Formats: sequence, structure tokens, C-alpha cells
Amino acid sequence: MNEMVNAYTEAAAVFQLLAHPSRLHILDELRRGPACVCHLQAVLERPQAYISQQLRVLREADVVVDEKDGLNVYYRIVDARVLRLLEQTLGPAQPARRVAGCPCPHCVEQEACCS
Amino acid sequence: MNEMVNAYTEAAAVFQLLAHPSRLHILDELRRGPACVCHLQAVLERPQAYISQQLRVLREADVVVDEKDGLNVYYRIVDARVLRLLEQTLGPAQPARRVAGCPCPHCVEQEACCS
DNA sequence: ACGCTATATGCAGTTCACTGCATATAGTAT
DNA sequence: ATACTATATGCAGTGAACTGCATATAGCGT
Repeated sequence: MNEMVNAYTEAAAVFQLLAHPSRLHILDELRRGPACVCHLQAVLERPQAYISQQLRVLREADVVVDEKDGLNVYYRIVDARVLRLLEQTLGPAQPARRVAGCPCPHCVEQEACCS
Repeated sequence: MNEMVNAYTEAAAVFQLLAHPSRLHILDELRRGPACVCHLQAVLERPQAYISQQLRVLREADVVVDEKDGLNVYYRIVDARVLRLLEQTLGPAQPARRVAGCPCPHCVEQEACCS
């Protein structure tokens, strides 16, 4: 029976991660594809430190992983269980998108250089 | 965009309800079928007041409803979304069962009256 | 009416997560 | 080396959730 209690505790820990609007928003954005901190910062309209804090929570729970690319750090979801829960709750993932306020290479349009 | 933020807040509230081992245990037991407070009390091995507290949280969130039958109050899950999340996380519901320490009519075996 | 059982509610102490702010690290460019 | 950008970390204040305990309600049997 004790192993069952632990099962509930474990499951509760996963739900705890999702029980937060900002983290949910971050994860929903990451469902679209890997994104850097500045991207999430622009989408959530929250201070950078705040985003990093929530990302740390998700990272330490092995829900997301980070991948450095020069100055930028790209995060992506690696927990299939979380992905299923997100789909169940928020519906199918939306397509990736560029974000206005984000200066990362993925978001800055390749503009004509000599206009 | 504000309605999206609210969507995250709403979803987070649901996850918050599930982000607790005792509530998860209670809901997993209720998946087997309606159960009275004394039943849950026996299963969780927690004081009655504690069980009622958690049930109140679930009731006020419209996840469960109560139905009085004499002295006993039977609870059951009415939120399909929560049922799906439980199945996703804990697997399929187990069959109903009688519980030793529970004095309610559903659990007390109909013993031979004159033995 | 009285007592007994099943359940609900109120309240207080404690813990813990959330949030903001200041600062540290690390990579890049000049 | 210096300056700048992107991100991470540390710390403290606040508030909310968890928990336990005492008590209230409500139905049943005598």
C-alpha cells in the first residue's frame, strides 16, 4: 500500500508543476517547438528572471531540457506524459510563431540587408 | 490574449485540485464508484475531519457531488475532464471494493443473522 | 427528549510556493 | 580586456495551502 501512496505523491508532483498559469503558458508555448528565454519573456510579458525561475522548476523536474546555442538557451519539452496532459487540457498544440519583441535568431525576420 | 491567460488560469486551477496526494487518493477511490466519508476515512487512514476538508475542496470546485442517504453521505465524481486526467495518470479505474474498517451499509457484509 | 453516529465547519499554527529585486555567470563582439 | 547581451541564481517578503484540533450539525434509534 505504501507504494500506492507514493504513486499518488508522484502523480501529485506532476500536477503541481502544471498547477500554475505561467508554467502552463510556458509549456503551451514550448509545445509549438523549442524556444529561447527571450521568446518566452516576450510572450508572457514577464521579467526575464521570472521566466528563468519557472524554467528552473520545470528543468529540475525533468519536464524540459535546455540546449545552449551561443548566447541563447533553447528549451524544449521532453516529458511525454506532460505533453499528453497538455493536449488533454488545452487541446492540440498550435503551430510555431515568431514573436515581435524577441531578438533571438528564430524570431528576427531575415530582412533585406540593403534596403 | 486575456481570454487565453484565463484559460491557463482555469486549467491551472484544475491541476491544483489534483496536485495533492490525499485528494488524488480520494478521487482514485471514488472512480471505483460512489463512496461515503467513512469509507474514504478507512482507506486513507486519516481523521474524518481531514477527509471532509478535502471533500469540501473538491465539492466547491464541482468535481464531486454529495448525496445523502440516512446518516451517510455518498460522494461521486461528476467532472469528466478530471476522470480523463485520472485515467491518463493513474491508469484505468479499479473495481469497487468493500473496506474492513468502514461501517457503512455498502461495506458491511450481510452476515448470517442467527449464527 | 436523549444519546449515538456520521459528517461538516471554524480556527490557528506552520510550511511552502510565488514573486520581485539584486546580482552573478557566461558567451559574443570590438 | 572591456563592454554588452542573454540567462541564471540568491534572497527575502508575502500569501496561500496544508494540517490538526475543537466544535457544530444532522439523522437515527431508544
